[in-house]
Amino acid sequence: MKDITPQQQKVLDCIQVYINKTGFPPTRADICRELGFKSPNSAETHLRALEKKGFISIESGASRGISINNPEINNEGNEYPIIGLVAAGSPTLASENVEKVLNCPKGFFGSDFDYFLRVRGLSMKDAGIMEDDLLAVKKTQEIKNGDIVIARIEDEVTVKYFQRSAPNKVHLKPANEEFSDIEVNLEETELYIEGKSVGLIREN
Amino acid sequence: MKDITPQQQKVLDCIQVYINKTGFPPTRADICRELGFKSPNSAETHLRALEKKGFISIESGASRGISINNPEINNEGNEYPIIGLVAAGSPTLASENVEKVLNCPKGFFGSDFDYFLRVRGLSMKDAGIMEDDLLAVKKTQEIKNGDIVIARIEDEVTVKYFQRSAPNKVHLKPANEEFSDIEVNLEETELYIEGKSVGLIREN
DNA sequence: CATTATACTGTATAAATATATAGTATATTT
DNA sequence: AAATATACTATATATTTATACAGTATAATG
Repeated sequence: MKDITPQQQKVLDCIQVYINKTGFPPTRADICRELGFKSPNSAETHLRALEKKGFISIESGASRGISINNPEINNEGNEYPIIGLVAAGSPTLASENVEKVLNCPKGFFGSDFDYFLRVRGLSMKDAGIMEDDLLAVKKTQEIKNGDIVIARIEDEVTVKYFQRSAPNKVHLKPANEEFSDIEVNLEETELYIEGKSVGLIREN
Repeated sequence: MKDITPQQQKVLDCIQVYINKTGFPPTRADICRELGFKSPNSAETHLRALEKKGFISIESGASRGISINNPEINNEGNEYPIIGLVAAGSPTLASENVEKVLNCPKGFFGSDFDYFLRVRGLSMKDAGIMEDDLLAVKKTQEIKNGDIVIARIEDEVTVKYFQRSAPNKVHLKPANEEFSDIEVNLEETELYIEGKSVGLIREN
């Protein structure tokens, strides 16, 4: 799939929005109306460019014969479990911990992820993470300083900013003045990183 | 929704299959070809019957202007536009404002919604709404005190808590000490509520 | 028994639509 | 310097398409 230009992206979005709104694709004239073009050929040439680059298919001769080529039609495997953040113990995927499952498109947060974690407490309030929010958690050990991690110290699970201050020292920083830093000396205390946050969902 | 006849069901199925296959609805002639009719009017009368019974909608004058009315079964993804919060002017769905579109299951936030709004500024920081977050916005005028609304005062659009303090007085409250309340006297100033927030997505 | 809904064929046509052709202009690549 | 891609306007037209009108026939409804 070749590069799309900003203008072609606009046309592609316009088609998607039109289909979303009406249930059927737009005509050349419809696209002109939406985007302010004055000639149907403006739409036509953009459509031909989008077709050439593989973003859409055009059925020749048919009216409104535009279809968007969705490469990730893979609708399978996008049920993700919601896991309650239990103060003690690892947030395992064992079914007793699964609140419910949520349907979510793959790559919704740019990155892959493994489960949703239901947030308890306000220790990450200033990072915009509130009680009952759902954190999209990716199980990984690739952690950079500043990442929001799901960390387990012995049997306690928390969500915090990750900061490695020395080879054997890690700071787990809350985003709330009322909570204090946790300083972990890796030689004394066992720290396990369950994963990191790659996104957030809040249901009002 | 009235009863559907077997023949009308066949036509309805044919439309759905055609859309699944091609990405756009069939013409009368297409339906005739699929079902072996010899006159376009055969399709036409079935379509009119299906429309009358509420199974489909037909956009008059438009080619292929058929859309199927079954929002419930659709647990597949839907495309929602992401609209940039422009300081001035209404956040319209006009395509020039559409940043991109996001696939999101219907009823993802419990409630229906119409578009995503890209948040600018930190005026709702203490409500956990941060810069660049996506607010799921439902276009509605049914607002309760305490709702997070997308409000337009003359030409300025903001996200705030809504509080009606008197029949003609509305307070728009930020969730950040550094910002101050906006008091709107409805007799003097025009206040338009674009909608309310029903959910939030953050992409890290 | 008249009326209405269903289920078709067959023909005609105005309007909708895709699409070609002829231009203009700018930026990028070869 | 020439070729190519992008990004448009403007006009024309053959084809596609919705849709009306004229029939035929059967079953259900009141």
